[in-house]
Amino acid sequence: MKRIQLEGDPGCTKCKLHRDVDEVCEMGFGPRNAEVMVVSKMPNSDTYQRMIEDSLLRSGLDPSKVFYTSALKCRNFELSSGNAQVKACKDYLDKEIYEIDPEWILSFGNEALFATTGHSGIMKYRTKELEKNGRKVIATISPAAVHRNPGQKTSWESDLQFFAAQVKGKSGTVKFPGMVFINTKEKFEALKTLLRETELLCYDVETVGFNEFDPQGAIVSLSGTSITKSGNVVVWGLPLYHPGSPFRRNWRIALKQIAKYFKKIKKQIAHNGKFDARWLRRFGVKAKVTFDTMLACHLLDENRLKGLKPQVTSRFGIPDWSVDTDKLLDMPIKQVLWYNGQDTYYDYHLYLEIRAELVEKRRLLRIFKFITMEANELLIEAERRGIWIDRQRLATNAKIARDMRDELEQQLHKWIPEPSDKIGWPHQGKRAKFADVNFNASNWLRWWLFDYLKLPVLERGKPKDTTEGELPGAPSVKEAVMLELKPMHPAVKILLDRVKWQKYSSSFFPAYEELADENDRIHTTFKLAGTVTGRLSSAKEDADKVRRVDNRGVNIQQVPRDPLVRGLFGAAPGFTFVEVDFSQIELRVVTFLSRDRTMLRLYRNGEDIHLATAAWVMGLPPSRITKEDRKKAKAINFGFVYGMGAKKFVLTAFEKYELKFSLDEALEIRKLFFQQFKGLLPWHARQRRIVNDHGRVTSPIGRVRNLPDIFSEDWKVRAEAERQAINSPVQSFASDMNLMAMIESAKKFKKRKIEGYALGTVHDATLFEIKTEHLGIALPILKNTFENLPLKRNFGVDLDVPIVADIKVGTHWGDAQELSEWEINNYDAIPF
DNA sequence: AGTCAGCGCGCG
DNA sequence: AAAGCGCGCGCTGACT
Repeated sequence: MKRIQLEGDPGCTKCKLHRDVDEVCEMGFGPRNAEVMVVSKMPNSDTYQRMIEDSLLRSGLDPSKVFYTSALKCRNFELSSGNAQVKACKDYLDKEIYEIDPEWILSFGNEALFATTGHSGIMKYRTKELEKNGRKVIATISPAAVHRNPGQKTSWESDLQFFAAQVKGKSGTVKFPGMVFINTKEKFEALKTLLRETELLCYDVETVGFNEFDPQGAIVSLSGTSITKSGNVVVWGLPLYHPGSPFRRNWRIALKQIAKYFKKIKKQIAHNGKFDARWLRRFGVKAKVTFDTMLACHLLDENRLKGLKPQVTSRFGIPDWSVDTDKLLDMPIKQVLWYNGQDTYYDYHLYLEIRAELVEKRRLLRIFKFITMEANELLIEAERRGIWIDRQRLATNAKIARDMRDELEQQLHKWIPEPSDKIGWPHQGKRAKFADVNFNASNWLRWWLFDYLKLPVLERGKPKDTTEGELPGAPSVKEAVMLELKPMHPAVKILLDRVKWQKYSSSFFPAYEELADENDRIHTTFKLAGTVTGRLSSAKEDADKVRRVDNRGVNIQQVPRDPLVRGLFGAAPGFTFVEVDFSQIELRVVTFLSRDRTMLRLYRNGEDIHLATAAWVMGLPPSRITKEDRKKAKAINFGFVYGMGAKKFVLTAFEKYELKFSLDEALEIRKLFFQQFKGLLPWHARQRRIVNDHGRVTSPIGRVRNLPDIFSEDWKVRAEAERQAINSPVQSFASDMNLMAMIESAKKFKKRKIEGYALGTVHDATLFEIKTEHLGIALPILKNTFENLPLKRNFGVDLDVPIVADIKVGTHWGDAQELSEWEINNYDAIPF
């Protein structure tokens, strides 16, 4: 095939790039009649060209039939360049697109995306089907990004597979067979019969409203793919609250009528089914999730995109079928159902594929069965239940925070000029944000501190790249800098104190006020697939679906420890708030994995490692160590255990505790630390070897962390992967133990008919709300359960380091008191 | 008017 | 010749 190259303009001076390149205006190359055009940021290096051609070939496309070109025609990898240069270069690329006239364009990286579609934001537009002048454009990240972070390789290749499947017009082996619209009374009756015969159901709901407790909340439609006992596959869609639905006026009744059939279906599958189950349960259908495809996908590969769409498009080559779910009520009901139904049908095929993968990987299957799906059920109920918040305290404390902030700001005005003297005051921006004093606005702050108060500029941010050249970065106002400035001006201390009250007043308190429901309970969302280590994450309600500016959220895992805030949450009347905490769980896991003899001895003797570290750092006997000192030691322990260097230690010691260490002192402390615990460095070395050999590490129960970045050519990226290889199994195992503790406690509560419910977890702690008169039986059960998990029975793991759980009890979280072992076992005998 | 990255800070 | 890990939210400032 003949390769052609169009004529560029070697004399081009439209942007700065021409000044520093060997060849100005290097045009693309490839066959004239190419069906596919590949656009990179700039002409590819040999490495990237090879990488692209290899991957195209593996995806089933012929690389020699592709036209390769770039958004920028001047090749210089050192110079920074962005959309400004892309704009200057646009005419040349447009000429090529016009002449070659490809049907498909594959854009690599944000600049190429911008050049070919005008959109910016590669992570958002990645693998979306885009169009430009009748040509189909698909964008993904650049080979340079993949080369730097090989961890991206899998998802990059799956993007290319998707692209190839599109070009070949192959919709893969999975074809949507069409569906039944349940739009008459007769069909509704037939649906009941179908559900009665359904053995396996993949289901999905479409909803409107903030959450299921929102008075405006409603289920727009419910769809399913039913596999019947005789093996028939039927896709169906039931219109509910949608204006075009025949059941619009009595959609709740319609749902209740199918509830009893739904309940009996043995296998109930969904993608992120916690969401669907919450909505269905709210309206009377006790939907289960026996297999969640999203959670399974995440367990199998924590680095891959876990959404149904990316999973299905890359696995089966199906183009994105999604609609704008913000406008569900405005589109025809059949369109909604068609979308809703496809979700369930593709999810069914995803289920078939990943179930097979899980069966191959037995240890992951056990985690999925014993932890993931069990925890999912408890979290559905925890999220539905919510956490009780003390409205009265909330009002009082919110006012305290606002007053404190206002008072501190008032004090600051002493050093702020009168409006008439606002010489050099930052002029009004587009949104008029600088028109007045604004301590949150970094530009205003810069003016005030560095121009008006004349404090020295100690650090600058990133230099800014403009079309005219590089400008120096803006003076930094970060905390570390402010701490240095503190002795120079009294305003700085006040400014630093203000930050906390501002955060309470802008972030925490308003969110709690807005989100408490009519029963004074706050509902959060827990994600079982929100972290790479298997920890839970907590987030604002349905964050990726609800895109409201004022959509405030509650993350129960980041409630400040300050009693003013933590003291707001508690137990409803008749119940007691209980927090069960694993004591130093990560360090105990480190002990288990590293086999360090000193640590083993300390824990087996019931001693406290943080205290021990504090004692030798301070040079004092353990009896004279304060709570504060122990906290500092905690930072030392965790830092060094997970590979922190002396330099970073100096930094965090100052930023967190205002302790000044010289680099030499830090080096000495670090050296002493590893002399004290001789088993740690050999354990680090072992983890490094494992990750270098296999590209992944596993936790004691078999949870996998894939770390393909270990194959990077950049030593910094490699070193990062090595530290992650050290930390991951520890964090993973500790968090799985916590989940197991929650699961086992719930089982025992159920068996003993104890009215006690898990409210959620905070990584190494679980929060409960327990009927007060049941505490006497419940507390010893909790202590015993947490300290004796069925690790041996479920996973064959012999944990030979003692595990200790602490229990705090109170009306409110913030003032819950820790109980002694005697108090736990004799709770009813404690005189109050 | 909406979107996004960067920063700072809340938590373990 | 260097090196803690894991999260989510609100705000600003820059951009479309």
